Amino acid sequence: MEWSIQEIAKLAGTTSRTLRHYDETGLVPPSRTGGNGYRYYDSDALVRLQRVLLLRELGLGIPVIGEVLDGQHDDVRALTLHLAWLREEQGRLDRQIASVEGTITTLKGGEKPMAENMFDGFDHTQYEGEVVERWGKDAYTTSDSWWRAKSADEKKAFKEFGAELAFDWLEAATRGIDADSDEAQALARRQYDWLVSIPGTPREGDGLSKQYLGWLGDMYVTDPRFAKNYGGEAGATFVRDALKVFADRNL
Amino acid sequence: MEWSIQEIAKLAGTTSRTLRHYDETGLVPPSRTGGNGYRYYDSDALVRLQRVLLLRELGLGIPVIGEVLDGQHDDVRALTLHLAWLREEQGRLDRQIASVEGTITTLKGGEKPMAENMFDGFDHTQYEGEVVERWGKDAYTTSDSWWRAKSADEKKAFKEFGAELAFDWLEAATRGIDADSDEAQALARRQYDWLVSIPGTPREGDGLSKQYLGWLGDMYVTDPRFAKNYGGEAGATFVRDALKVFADRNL
DNA sequence: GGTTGACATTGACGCTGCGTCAACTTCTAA
DNA sequence: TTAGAAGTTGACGCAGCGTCAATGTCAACC
Repeated sequence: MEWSIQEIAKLAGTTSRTLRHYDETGLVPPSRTGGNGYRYYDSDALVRLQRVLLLRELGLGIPVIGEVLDGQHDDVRALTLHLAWLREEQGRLDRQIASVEGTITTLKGGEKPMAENMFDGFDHTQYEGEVVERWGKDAYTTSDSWWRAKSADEKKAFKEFGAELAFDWLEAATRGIDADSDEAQALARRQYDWLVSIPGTPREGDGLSKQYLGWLGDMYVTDPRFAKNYGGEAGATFVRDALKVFADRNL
Repeated sequence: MEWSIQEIAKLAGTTSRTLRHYDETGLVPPSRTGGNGYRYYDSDALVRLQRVLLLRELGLGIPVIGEVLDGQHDDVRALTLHLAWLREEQGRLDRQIASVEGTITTLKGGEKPMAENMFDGFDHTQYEGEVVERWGKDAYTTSDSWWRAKSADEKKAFKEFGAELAFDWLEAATRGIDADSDEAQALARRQYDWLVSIPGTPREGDGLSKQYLGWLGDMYVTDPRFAKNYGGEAGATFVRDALKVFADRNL
């Protein structure tokens, strides 16, 4: 018994296009090809096709299926590996769902325009939790209301300032200069002044809290959301080190 | 302030390729293009880019992000819609994981070669649960051992017979003939004889159980794993109806 | 035998979101 | 000024098919 491509597609519950794809990739070649180029399949091909479709429903990729069917890989092992990958995906999805839910409630709660990233640890929609927990509710609400009172132009200017600073950090980091060099320390001072200009940042005596500066530097490195603004972990480490030297010398 | 494509990519924690992609799609065009074709971005573009990246991390697609940023769609609504889609994906993943786990334990448990689909409700790895629950453990074990005792050639022949039968059902269904026509009834008889030839199928008097035949027909329609072997729900319905007429007339 | 129209089959292009890469510029140090 | 490093560009690739224009096949009709 032999079937045309349509017929076997219906028998197996798939489409002729899929069959042609499986032929192109060599996964399920037709048992015979007519003189006109038409593909014909026998029952062996049908059995193979059905095994392929079953594995596909489980989510395995085509190359893996090919190796399993040709006996190059143990099926249980392939499925176990695949299961691990599925679990990772599940975790990713769970985290993503949580993020989306959090963003939605944040957007609904305040009238804040979305995602006001300030290039720093003061993004109010993103870092509220950490700031409140470590430095008290005042630290958050003070800088939050200060930020909200700004006009659009002022916000933009502030952001631009932050961006330029971040850019200079990046540029300095890629040149590989030392954290205690004059240049790095000049950058640290700019960063310090910038932070001081923000109401709500924890103080100590006449300046910023030394502890706060250290904590912030650590956050830059450990939290990817910060780190990416300073060129990833490498760049962020440079910033943290420079800030630490600055704090030791000046605070 | 103005940055090159590399610089803004690092500032935002992404790659220059992504930037060019966002330019092509119109999502984040550069603020200026040099005479040499180089792209340059200002702080407005940077802000826009960061909003895009934030939404991308939440999993939204590029077209949707574009509509949200241009104010054509409410952001909360877009996120809520996206959340629904994420939950669907989550469900899909959960089911897939369960399937893979089930398949693994089945494969580990018995020495059965994987996925011996018989084109019918007797696939031992797939339908054991339903058969045992409805028709008792004997029905399953009897046909299971009968099947296992077969040689590879015999199995193949049996499968081929089933495939031909399924094919003829399909072909008859697409022609739109009646379930009580002679032709359909001839097919029903072939199906009946085929089922009778399998030990373990529930009996009643000198033939197959009428109830069993009805149950099987219903399964063909309601269970997608069966239905797809008979051309989806439409084809399976035809088979079920023909079997029902056959049962009424002959059992 | 030739023609028409319905239905099949084929390969090519499209899609998502970029990674990778050959070819070409620009910038820097000597 | 020139060699070399670093940056930039558009083109191709990828996973797994859906969709589609062009062509092929086949039964029916003239």
